[in-house]
Formats: sequence, C-alpha cells, structure tokens
Amino acid sequence: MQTFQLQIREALARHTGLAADELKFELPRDSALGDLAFPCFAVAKALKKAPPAIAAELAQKLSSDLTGITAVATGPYLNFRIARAELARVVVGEIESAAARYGGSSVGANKTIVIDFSSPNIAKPMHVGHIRSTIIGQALHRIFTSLGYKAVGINHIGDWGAQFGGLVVAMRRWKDTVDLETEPVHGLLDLYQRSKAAIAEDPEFAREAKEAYQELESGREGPVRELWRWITEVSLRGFDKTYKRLGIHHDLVRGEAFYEDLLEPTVERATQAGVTEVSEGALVVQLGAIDKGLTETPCLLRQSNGTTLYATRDLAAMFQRYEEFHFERCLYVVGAEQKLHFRQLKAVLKRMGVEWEPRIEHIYFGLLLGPGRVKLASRNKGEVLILDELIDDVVNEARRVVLEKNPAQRDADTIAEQVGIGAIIFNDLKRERIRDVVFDKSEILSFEGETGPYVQYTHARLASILRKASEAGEGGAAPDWTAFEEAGPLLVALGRFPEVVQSAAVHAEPSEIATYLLSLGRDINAWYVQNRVLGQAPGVTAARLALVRASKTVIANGLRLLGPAAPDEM
RNA sequence: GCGCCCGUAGCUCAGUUGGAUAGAGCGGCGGUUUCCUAAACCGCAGGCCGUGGGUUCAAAUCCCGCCGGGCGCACCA
Repeated sequence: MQTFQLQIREALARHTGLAADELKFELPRDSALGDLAFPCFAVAKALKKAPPAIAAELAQKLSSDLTGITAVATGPYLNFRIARAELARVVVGEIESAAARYGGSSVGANKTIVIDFSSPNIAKPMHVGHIRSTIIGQALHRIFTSLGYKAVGINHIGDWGAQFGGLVVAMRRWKDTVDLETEPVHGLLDLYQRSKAAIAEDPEFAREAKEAYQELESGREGPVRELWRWITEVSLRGFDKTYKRLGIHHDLVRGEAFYEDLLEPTVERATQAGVTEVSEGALVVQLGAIDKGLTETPCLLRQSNGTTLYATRDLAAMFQRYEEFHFERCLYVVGAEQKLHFRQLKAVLKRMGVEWEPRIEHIYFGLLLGPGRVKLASRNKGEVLILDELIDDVVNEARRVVLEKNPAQRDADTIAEQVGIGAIIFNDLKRERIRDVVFDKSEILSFEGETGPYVQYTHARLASILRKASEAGEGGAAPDWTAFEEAGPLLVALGRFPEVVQSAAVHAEPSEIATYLLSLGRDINAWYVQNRVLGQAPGVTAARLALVRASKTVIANGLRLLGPAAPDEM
C-alpha cells in the first residue's frame, strides 16, 4: 500500500516543486471518487493558482507519470485510483507475507513503554469498576508490543493502608465464622466490611486495628505481617482466575508495599530539590507557579501526623520506574476522576526539574455507568457488581445463543466463552476512552451490530469459506486478479491497517482499532455477499480466496491486539 | 465558586488533528435464504453538528462568551 502512496507522492513533488513529505493526503469522502485524494488548497498559495485549475493541470501531467494509477481532477481535488488488479495483488501479497505480523512494525525497537494498569485492591473481589483499566491497559500492552516496543505491564495492586489493620484484627476474631476455603476473597470482603463497622463502633477494636497497622508498617516479621502476606496471596490467586479468562497478563505485580522503602528517600529527594514547605503542619509542594490551576491544591507528601500518602507512593514509583526502565513513555491507565492527582504529580516533577516528566502520561478514561447513566462502581456503597459474576452471565447468554444459532455445535462451551468475553472486551474498547461507558447488559447480550461478536462472526464466516474451499479442493489455480472491481473499499481498508495500529499507539487509543474493525467487517460482508468465492472460474476463485484469507488475517490480527478471540466457527 | 472534560439522527457513537453532498449501529418501516453460517446483507425515513460571536479561501473540528450535563477541588486511595 505504501508503494502506491510513495509513487504518487514523488510524482506530485516533481510537478509542484514541493517537498514530498509535506504533501498531505486523505481518503476521498466517497470511495467511488478514488482510493486516495490530494486536496489542492494547501498548494494553491505556493503555486499562485486556483485549486481547481491546479487539480486539472496536475491530473494532466501526472497521467503519463504514473503506472497503474489514474489521476482525476474533481473540482479542487485530485483523486487517485489504483488499478484494482494491481491494488489487490500488492495488498494481498503484503498481508500474505507478513501474516500474523501484518499491522506491526519495528518502530519501537529498543524502546521501553511502562504501562500501569488494572491495579485492584486486595481483600476484595474485582468488581466491574476495574474492568476498564484492565482491558484498555492490556490492549495497549499488545499494541505496543506488536510495534516492537518492550512493554512492561505493571499491576500496582492496593496492598497497603490502614484498612489492613482492621482486616488483621477481624481475621483474629472472626476467622472461623466465614468461608475462607472455597472463595477466600469473598470471605475476606465480608471480614473487611465487618471490620469497618467495628472500627466505627468499638473503640477497643479500633485501637487494636491501629496497633496492627503500626506493626505492619514497622516492617517487622511476625504474625501480623504473615497474615497480611496470606491475604495478598489469596487475593492475587483470585484475581488470576479472572485475568486468565480475560487474557490479562502483567509483567510485574508490584503492590504499594513494594515502594515502602522508597518513601523516605523520595521525600528527601523533593526536599533536597528545595520544592517542599510546611503548610498547616503538612509537608507540601506548592504548584501554583507551574500550573495556575493548581494554586489552591498543593501536593501533599506527608500528613501533619507524619505519615505519607498516595501521592508520595506514586511519586516514589515514578522515580523507581524511570531508574529501572528509562522508559520512552510511562502510561497510567487510570480513571478520569484522578486527573488532578496526576496533574499534581507531573507538576511536582516539573518543579523538581525532572527532564523526563513529559514521558509520564495519564491515560484516563470515562466512568462505567449502569443503565440510566447511574454510577455503577462507587467504592463507598456496599453493592458491588462482581466481575466474575458479570462474565458468567454474559457467557451463559452467549452459550444459549450459540446453541440456538448452531444446534449442532459440539464445542459450544469454548465458543460461548470466546463470544461472551469478546462482547465484554469489545464493548469497553469500541468508543473513545474519555467517554463514559454505559454498561447496558441487554445491549452487550444482543451480539448484533457494532459488537465484538459481529467482528468475530465475520471472521468465522471467512474461515468457513476457506474450510469449504479446501474440502472441495478449490483455489489451486493461478490467481486472476482482474475480478476485483467491487473490492476497492475493502482493499484500501486492508492496506490501511498498519497506519491504524500506529495511530492507536500514538494516541494510546485502542478504540481506533475497534472502529476500524467494525468498518472493515462491513466492507468484507458487503463484498462477499455480492461476490461468491467458490465455484467460479479457477483463477477467479483462487484470487477471491486469497482476498478472503487476507481479510481473515487482518481481522484476526486486529482482534488479537484488542483481546477477543478470533474463532473459526460460531 | 475554581479547574478539567463532554454536547453530532429518537438512543449510543464515528468523523482521518481545518477540506468534497456530515457517516455507522440500535430502534422504526420495507426487502434478501433451492446460493460459501440471516450473529449477515440491501433499501427508506430521520441532522440549525447545544447556542451566539470570531479567525480562515474553507469550521462539527481552532479561539472567546453563554447554556446544559459530568468529574474533581491538601492531611482517603
């Protein structure tokens, strides 16, 4: 695909006298106009002529220069149309030779990207509120990896804080009243909730909890630390089950506790840099000079009672991560509610004169809302929608639909899992990150329209054609590339995939790939219902099969980057 | 009150960083199955791109004001 662009670009540069890499192209509004468009407005000034005149003139001049490409002036636009046979041969050839690597590149070679994502709190089951960071973060990890970056996914689990004092005491007292065997995390949640109530009502309990937390903080080995370690382990084991179903993998699991030893040195570092001051008894960094919007909200590094905070830990983590990885970018996939927090931290780094501060990016996303746009996952309310239960619901519905559509399906369980989870993941990634996601179960369960299952279904249909072709022994002839008049939009779309992946990485925006896949699916479906593949003249069948194979590869590659499986049957 | 984000079809959203007649899905209406899986495809209806100004040859897109909605606002994470 690049080769055509390059040829056009160079020819255009020759005739306009402008630098080749300055010329901007776009896709024509209507694919009937052409495959690539060059708006002549931008060069009108330099050439001192009216855009339509330039377009007409260039079309004239270029026609002799380009082979296999026709240039037509339509008003102020110069539209290029690549001969279908040539376009098909080249695009399909590129996809065939790159196969599973098509869409990827090596632009990121020798560069490291740190991605902080998912980061649930231990001692509680993962609820639906964790899903966005988890899914977006994992998709980014795969996207960057496919571009040759070394991606380091870090799970910054919440394993520290005063609440563990209460939990430890609750364990001591009520351990035997809950089931910590079958689903330990559910039992722990119960204990956690009871401990919160007890701290409020029972002074003795509160005192003991505080003592336990101090014991934990001291770093001393002993029963408290042992208990805390056990809680961490069973929680992580619980998370792992969910992660496995969703295809989530972290390179490092580092809880907040990991950074405990770095807190004092970090505070010291800030103090040495001369940016701290004491205000109302707390150690703060004033940020108004860096960012006017932060005048009234300095960053607190130490409370008036001497203890450190969330910000202190995150600041420590930033330094530690830079020193360990020398990252190109460090992405925090965290909800938009925490924008102020990251804005403050970046301002602190800036005040300290840290030159890599721009590499820290808060990749924020909108809220997860229930039907009626009500907030779903509020931490303060007891009602939490447990993620595993949601997944089970969707997978069960998927199984029902699989068997309804395809009663003979023997592998319904596997496919239901793929379709259900595909629906959940795709639902989260199909819109821009910033938008709130309305979690409408009936919409997710419909499996129709702009959904993961739509893309998966398209993939399964393509796989089915290939299966039938091989059963019938078709496709062995030399491909006849001339029968692609109607495949233009599809071919252009297939050729564009690498740019889409690249752009999704730059913007840290997986939705660009999701949107692309939906559009590609429409192109594919529209094409193959009109162009039967099997049973044509051998050369035509061979060429169409090659296009089917290429389309299937691109869908599979795109889905792999986002997370959903690409089943061969549904 | 201050800061940030959002406002495009009845609903949910795209719109290639300023370009052609603003596009999809859902919902509505009407079609397509002796034909590679109808989770699909085709057609019709549906728009003052919140609003008022400005910049520009050109604005849904950039700037300013206003209206409406959301999130956040030092000793929680």
